[in-house]
Amino acid sequence: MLSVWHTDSMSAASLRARIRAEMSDEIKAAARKHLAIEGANLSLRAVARDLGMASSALYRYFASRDELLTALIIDAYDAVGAAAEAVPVFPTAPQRWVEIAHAVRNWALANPHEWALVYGSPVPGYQAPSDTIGSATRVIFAFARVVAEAATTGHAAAGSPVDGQLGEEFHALAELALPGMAPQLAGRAMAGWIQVCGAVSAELFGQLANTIDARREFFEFQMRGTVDWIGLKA
Amino acid sequence: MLSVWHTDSMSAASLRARIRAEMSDEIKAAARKHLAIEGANLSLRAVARDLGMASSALYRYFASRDELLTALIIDAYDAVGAAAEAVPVFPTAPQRWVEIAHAVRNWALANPHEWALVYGSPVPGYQAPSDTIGSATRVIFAFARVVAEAATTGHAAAGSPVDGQLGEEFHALAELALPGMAPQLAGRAMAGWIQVCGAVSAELFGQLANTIDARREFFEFQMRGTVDWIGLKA
DNA sequence: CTCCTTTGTGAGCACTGCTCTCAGTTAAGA
DNA sequence: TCTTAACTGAGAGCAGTGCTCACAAAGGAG
Repeated sequence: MLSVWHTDSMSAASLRARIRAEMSDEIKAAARKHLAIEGANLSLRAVARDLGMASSALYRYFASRDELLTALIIDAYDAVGAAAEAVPVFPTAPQRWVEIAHAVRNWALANPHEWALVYGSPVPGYQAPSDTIGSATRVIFAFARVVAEAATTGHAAAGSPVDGQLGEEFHALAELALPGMAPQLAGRAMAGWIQVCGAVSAELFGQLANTIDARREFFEFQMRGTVDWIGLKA
Repeated sequence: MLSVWHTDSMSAASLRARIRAEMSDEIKAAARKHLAIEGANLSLRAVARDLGMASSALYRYFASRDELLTALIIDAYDAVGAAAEAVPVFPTAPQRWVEIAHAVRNWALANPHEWALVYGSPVPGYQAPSDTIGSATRVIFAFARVVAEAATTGHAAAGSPVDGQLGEEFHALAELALPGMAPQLAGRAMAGWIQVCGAVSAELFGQLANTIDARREFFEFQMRGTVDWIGLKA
């Protein structure tokens, strides 16, 4: 739906297309800058002003403000995924989980508004186009890989099985991560990821104000609890 | 700062003041209705139109849009706190925690935009006035009471102590909940509350889309994990 | 070279939060 | 009781927003 210009039957990256892509990136960069300053209520006109162009020209690249935000969301998903993947492989599974979690938190602290865009409350009347879910899974897989490898090397507790529809959904998750993996372990991993997500959001969205100041230590405390509950062993 | 009309040295609830309070409530009710329909970007003019009054008249009651939102936030905190307090006392500590968590989740599912207002990403350039933190603690105390009582009746595991600044902050938390309570238990309770918060937000903000459909069962699964990790025993 | 798609412009529409001045009304003080 | 001051509402207006539309350059495709 977005492919106004089609690249088939012409040079794979025509000059026009490349310039267009660069312009797109410039717009996104400017938008990101504005996002970092004033928060989620991003002004297209301000972005256009920053780039020295008429606001209407911006609509040649993004059909609407929501579409620009969606592009930023996808980029943010990719960025946090990349941050998680860039973590070196630590010797034990619990360490790996905790270090990846720290990487995610560090990225969020460095890019709070982008984190809010992605994991905060949906901005307008909630859209979440399906384009995003591809990039969204990247960071989850970074965690899933840790648990899957721990499962194969016997460093993950099995835990009691889960039946019913939830059990089946856990099974489907397990098959995605590692065929033959215990479904309940996949379920605990998913819940663990949500704990990561929740801990970071709680800190960023002000839930710890006037309560916890030792933020990094508290996050570490929480993540240690998460790996314990998931059943990762050294 | 908000007390334009002072109630001292006159009848405690003068007619003017009461009418003003009623009008305030009407505005908030209309705003809540609009919030439920179109989400966080609440339009003062639309609210005023709904009430059949000029938009400028609304500023006699709330100095700005942010102040109206703050009032809604406080009400929402109170509402979720009330929902948590209304839960009947179940026989065991784990049950109590899980049932209160379900009450919180049910309230959030019934009032998703208000939940987003309170526990989602801060709307504008982040304000969070100190008026809110009083109401914010209400729901937390509902959970804290469960853990505190379990601690006194020997239904909560002690766990290994935490030192450093975080240990001191846990100690301060413990003193608030129950003087003499083990600091690390208070810390785990706080982390547990954040897990409740994170689980509800993850469901509401679309993190489970295309992954988990058995939402209630998954939430129960998560909460069972939370009480296990906190160390609550039947 | 001639088309024709693409890119950018500026005016304009409907909307927003907010301020200001200008009535009315109501409550308090002499 | 009358007067005065505080309160409440209305409307115009300002600066800003997202978005649309006709129009003008400009570049590649044939």
